[in-house]
Amino acid sequence: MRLTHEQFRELAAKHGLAVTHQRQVVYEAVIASHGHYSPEDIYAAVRRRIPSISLATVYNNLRLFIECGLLREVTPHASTLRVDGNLEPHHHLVCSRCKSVQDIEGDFIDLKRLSRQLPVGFDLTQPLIEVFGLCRSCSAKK
Amino acid sequence: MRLTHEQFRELAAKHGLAVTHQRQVVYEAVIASHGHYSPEDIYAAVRRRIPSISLATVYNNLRLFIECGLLREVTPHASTLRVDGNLEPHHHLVCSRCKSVQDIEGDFIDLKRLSRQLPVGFDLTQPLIEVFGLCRSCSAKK
DNA sequence: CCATTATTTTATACTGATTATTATTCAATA
DNA sequence: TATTGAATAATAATCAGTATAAAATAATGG
Repeated sequence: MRLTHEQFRELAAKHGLAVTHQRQVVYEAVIASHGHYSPEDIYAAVRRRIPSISLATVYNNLRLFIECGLLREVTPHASTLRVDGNLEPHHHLVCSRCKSVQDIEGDFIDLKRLSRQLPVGFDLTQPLIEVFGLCRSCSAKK
Repeated sequence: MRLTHEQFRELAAKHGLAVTHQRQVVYEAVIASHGHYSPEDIYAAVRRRIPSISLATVYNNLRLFIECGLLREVTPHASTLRVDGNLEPHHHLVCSRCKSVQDIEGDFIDLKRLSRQLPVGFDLTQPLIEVFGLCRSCSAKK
């Protein structure tokens, strides 16, 4: 999937972003990668079309795209290790803004339906779930 | 909550770990922190009881505890940024071992129950869910 | 309880991911 | 087309985490 210059121009305008060649190519590389690749991977892909591009530009634009909601982050936790000593079954509420984690109880997963959707071989020993959103103080600020 | 030496000795024996003072104090610091603190935070807490402890020891023991299942990791993604250009509503299956992410469709969340459990002020604009387990190839290896 | 062996700890160097800085280039707008 | 503010490139700096090797400590068998 390759966007025309016009299509990307519209997309950028909608989100208040300047249209640059680098920006378009980075965005297209993410879309073409079909999700879940690292900035280094995307950098490598983009360099095939813009050999002079800088890794920092890739990072800058990925951050920007995430902030405007053009992309969604798949690694939405704090950037450092966190551990939990509570081994009782429970789930987590994670704030997409401040990365705070709180526990949530309750039986809101339909395990039967979930199992039906699981790909073959996926081992769901203990269905640990994380739900993302905005915590109280972050949604107040917004 | 402070474990007696005896209690910790049992816990360690059960998981095949040698009993050291450092190990006990690190574990207790995690439990006392009631989850969700960073290794640096835990290091700071432990230093109040063992000023000579090394940060590497904290990391070593946290990793070890996670591996034996004494603690659970709350940041279970790849250590680098991942983004997703698919903005359609969908959820993720994450492999706790290799950190791979795959999409999963389906309506397996009981939103009514979930909302009932949400703390006041938590903004669940788009209920994005991640389900953790072992992917096919990792569960085969095990 | 003592000696031996395996594991753990410490100190420090190192790697890899990401961000900051700054000079230069480019896009938007009049 | 000229101006101005934003974006890019190059590179240095930072930060989290890991590797290494020597010293200390725990487990084990007598």
